[in-house]
Amino acid sequence: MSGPQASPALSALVSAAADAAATRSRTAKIAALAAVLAQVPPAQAPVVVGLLLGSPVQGRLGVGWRTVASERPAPAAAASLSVADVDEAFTVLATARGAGSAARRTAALTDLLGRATATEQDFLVRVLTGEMRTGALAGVLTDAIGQAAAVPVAVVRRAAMLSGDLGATARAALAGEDLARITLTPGVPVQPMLAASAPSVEEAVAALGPVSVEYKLDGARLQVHRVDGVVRAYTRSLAEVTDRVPEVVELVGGFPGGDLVLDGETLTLDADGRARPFQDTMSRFGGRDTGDRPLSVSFFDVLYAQDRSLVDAPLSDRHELLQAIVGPALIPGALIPGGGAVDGPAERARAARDTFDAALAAGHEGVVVKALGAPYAAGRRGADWIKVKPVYTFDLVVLAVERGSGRRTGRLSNLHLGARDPDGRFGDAGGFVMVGKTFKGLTDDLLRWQTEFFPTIATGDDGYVLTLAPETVVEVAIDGVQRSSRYPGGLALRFARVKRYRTGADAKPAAHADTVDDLLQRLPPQG
DNA sequence: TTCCGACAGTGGGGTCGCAAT
DNA sequence: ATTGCGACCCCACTATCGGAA
Repeated sequence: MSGPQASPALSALVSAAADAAATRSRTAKIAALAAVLAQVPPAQAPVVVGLLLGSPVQGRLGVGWRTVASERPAPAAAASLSVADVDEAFTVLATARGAGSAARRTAALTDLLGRATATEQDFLVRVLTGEMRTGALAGVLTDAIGQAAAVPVAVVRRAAMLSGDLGATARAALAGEDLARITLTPGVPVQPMLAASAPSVEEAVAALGPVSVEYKLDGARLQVHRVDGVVRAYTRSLAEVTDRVPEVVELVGGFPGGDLVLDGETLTLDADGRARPFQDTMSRFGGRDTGDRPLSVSFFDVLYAQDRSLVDAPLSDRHELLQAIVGPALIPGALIPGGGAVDGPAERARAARDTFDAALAAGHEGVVVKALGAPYAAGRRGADWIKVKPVYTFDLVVLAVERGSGRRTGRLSNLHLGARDPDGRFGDAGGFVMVGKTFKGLTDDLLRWQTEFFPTIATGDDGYVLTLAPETVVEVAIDGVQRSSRYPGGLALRFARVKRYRTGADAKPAAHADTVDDLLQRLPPQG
């Protein structure tokens, strides 16, 4: 029978995932996944974890929703696939390159799915599209790994965050290695610490005591490692982007001291030092061409220096060290003490507000307020860092609504939003121009209401989208407006979410909705 | 008993590279 | 040269579970 080195049957994984999906109880999900993980040979753990997370170890496979929708052969009658079989097929997908690669990928995919049973096909399609819908991703799986290996979950979590790799952590745990010995290591990217959010700097400051208030730059997160003088850079999701940021490599290469791990943000600036729109940063950062348009970088944290990990040191200590290392590349901000007689709540709030105003005046997104006593909580969105950004609201008209998917199946979900175009400058669309969509901010009550109401004012239905008489006004919050080639007005909403419907006591007629010009005032200077 | 931290899910905007057309 | 797909940068918000208070 199957020895310890044999590859687990795919069907065992599929049925564990089905068990996890079938219950809402997290402890039951954990138990279901732990049971199957306990049977996995340690060497296969990264592959298994990759499958359960819907992010295979091979990385980008070049197969997405569209491809799997068109390539579904008849399922096999009986289960025969092992985890290793799937892993091999995924490697073929991942390594197909050049002319004819699409055909070779299609062939490999068809072959794999043809050897899978119907339930295995469903599982593999979810893996390939990254939509597991088991209610058990990294958080729950971390608990399951701890349970399967009889290791405290806190130890597993810390190892996973500091190694940036849950699969490797699972392998080590199942192999009986001492996870407590895993520490932050220069050259090994670590899960970045994230920030919660608050509506105002006053609230953020009140929640934290002594704080650092730092500019929030509208660029891409960058984690930079220097090992024996060699510099590498990683994104927030830990993808390596060293070759895209030569200016950062050069800058960090010149910093004093030995091995380093720094946390910061990169973006493009105007000639006069003003922040460029995020789209411009991505145009440079997202591609291979590093020609003109230099990237600027600012650092706000140091996780390793002077031959030791600093993740457990308070932010105040890390700041002191950071300042000495990066000098002018330090992110702008202010330190605001707390607790003393001379720095009452009103003074502290005013100082924080000043920094917030200065950040906006310089074209930045807002601020991040950070507790000075807090350690670097890798991979956590804790309460020790709180971001504050301005929010703008507009009254827009619902032009159409899409049918929802997943847990929103059977509900009308995603709204098409229009701004008023009284002069018909942007085409003849009944006096309104579509400027974006949103599905956010909708409670179950609101989803139920709009599912009942919108069909009563529908003017068309293509099976997916109901077009509506433009008469329902909804108050939408956004972070800003960006230029768009998709929408006829040349602008699109950024991070739109519903605040409330302007119906009933709040009623507002569509004729009084906000206009394209109202939105255009929020479009940043394009330079 | 109530509260709240952490998680998963549901999708939004744009950008690029790449292969096919 | 253009188009469509996939990957990935930014992201908000609600519902839910289960441990903390």
